[in-house]
Amino acid sequence: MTDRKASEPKEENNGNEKSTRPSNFIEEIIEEDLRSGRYDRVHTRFPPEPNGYLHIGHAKSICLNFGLAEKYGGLCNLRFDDTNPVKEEQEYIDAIKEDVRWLGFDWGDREYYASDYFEQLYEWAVELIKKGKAYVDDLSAEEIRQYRGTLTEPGKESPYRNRSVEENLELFQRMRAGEFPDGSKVLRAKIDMASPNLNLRDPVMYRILHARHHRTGEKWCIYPMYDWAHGQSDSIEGITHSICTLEFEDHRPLYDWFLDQLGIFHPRQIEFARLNLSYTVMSKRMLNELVQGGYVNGWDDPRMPTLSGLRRRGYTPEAIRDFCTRIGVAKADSIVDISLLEHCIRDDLNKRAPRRMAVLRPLKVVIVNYPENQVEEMEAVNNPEDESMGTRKVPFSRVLYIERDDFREDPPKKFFRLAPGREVRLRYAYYIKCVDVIKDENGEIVELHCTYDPETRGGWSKDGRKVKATLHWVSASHAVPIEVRLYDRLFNDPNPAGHKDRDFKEFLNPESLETIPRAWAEPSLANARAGERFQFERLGYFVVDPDSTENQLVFNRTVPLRDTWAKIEKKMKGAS
RNA sequence: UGGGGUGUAGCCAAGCGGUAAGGCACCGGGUUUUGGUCCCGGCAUGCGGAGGUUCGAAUCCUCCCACCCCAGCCA
Repeated sequence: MTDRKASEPKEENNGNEKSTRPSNFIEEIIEEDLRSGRYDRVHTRFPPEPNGYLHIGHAKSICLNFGLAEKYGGLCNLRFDDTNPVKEEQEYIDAIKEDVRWLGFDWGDREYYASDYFEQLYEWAVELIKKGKAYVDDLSAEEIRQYRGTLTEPGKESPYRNRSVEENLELFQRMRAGEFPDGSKVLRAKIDMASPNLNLRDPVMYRILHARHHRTGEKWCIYPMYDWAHGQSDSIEGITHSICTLEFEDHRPLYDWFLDQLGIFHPRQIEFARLNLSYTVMSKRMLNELVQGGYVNGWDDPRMPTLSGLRRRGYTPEAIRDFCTRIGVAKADSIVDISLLEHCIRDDLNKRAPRRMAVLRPLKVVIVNYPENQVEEMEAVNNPEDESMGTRKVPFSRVLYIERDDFREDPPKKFFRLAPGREVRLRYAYYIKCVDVIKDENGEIVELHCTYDPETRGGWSKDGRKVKATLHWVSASHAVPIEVRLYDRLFNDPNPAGHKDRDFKEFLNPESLETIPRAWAEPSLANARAGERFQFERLGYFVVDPDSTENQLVFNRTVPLRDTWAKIEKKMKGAS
């Protein structure tokens, strides 16, 4: 073995160094920065604006930022980018913190707010004014827009651009003092009105807003713009790598300009492509519209791609984190197929969720040769993937419910569940054979008569006789009634926001929620608690909704099991 | 008709001059007391297009095309 080792090609990363290959372009940049000495540590930040709830797109950013810090032995801050008091609220701050924590990340005591830096930002603005790099402009918003020029034509300079330093200093001080009404003046950086990059055409640094801020109250009536606040906040916190989404690429020259003018610690901004998911929308504006318009029941509606919605839907933090690592990080705009997310949650829950039996659309079955008042406790495995999860007892008796879908009076080809004269296995119980089909006056099947084979207790037969199907069931007199909410994709279209002339709401899936007010579950489920997840055998993964009460359990379907039969059936229908 | 980006399979995504990883989806087959899981196999003579450099190009050069972002006192 040792000589074989000697003959193998040399590993670059042997020794005590962690053998971590960069797994995306950001890690490559970071490793190069570490190697070159540009930075001697890694410090990132997740900087949400508290104006909405976090969604799975944010999860990508959270996993990236906290993940990078962890991988390189650094730190990641949580920083609220709260520079716009008219849009931001404490409610969002609380929700965001809860979601980040739930996802599994810890910012320690590094909970920061851009608003903590307002005083420092003000002083730096004064410094820029003194250097002749910023000025107070009296132009109206409309005029500023006109003076800015267009994509193809340069802008022109404001008539107020060349005020003296003294005048600018005085005016800016009076802006802060509240002497001017909203919109009457702004502080602008003096850069280049002819720059092909519009962000450099004298960007606004401060606007006057006589609004109460959720944290600073009435202290300020001038508020910094994103560009002026963000980089400087990064610098104050000693952020080395400031990771943001693609649309800020054009802002990077401005990010760098401010830092260079001030001569302060200079973090590096790196941009990556935000996450898009098929069959949903990811913009805060649209999500907010769904909530406000009552198209869903709040930010945590289980159909929402918000973290609170996914949580209520039954998604685990582990599955979401797994998803975030599987999608990768790159700069190409993309729409990830939602089936990957579904795969991640199934993969996680398959290993962890205890199995139970529940019948959603009951069909009554009477075992005609089973003793009238007899009850047997059948032993059932809690999770075939994990023996340590043990077994439980499930009561069996003469009258049962099975799934209506599991019986066909006239079975199509490849349907090998129950049918007249056919024998199937009831999971963990007995083989039963259908001997009679009872219908009502409308011809609707209301009940099945079956016989059972006492020699097949537990679901085995001594003679080695095979049955092709195994059905789940509950004992009618023992089952507990439950409400079940079946969730499906919120939209019918893979890219609802991608249609130029159509509103995304036109693509809402009218069947995204189907409520089954009365389904039946095996009795062991009776004391399930909100948040507990189960696999209902052969159906899918379900979680107990917080709407549950003492006498009414409510289950949300997280995701159905893969369903090969449904696929076959669909194909056969399509063929005929 | 300015500037900044991006194009590798149906969807993501590796690749960094030596002959196209991986995952999801999909299609076969095996195991199975969940038509689940698991296992095995298939799935780009091809990397937006056209030229060029090279013994050799997804990787380098040139031109072209497509798509995304930017004209908030939003972030």
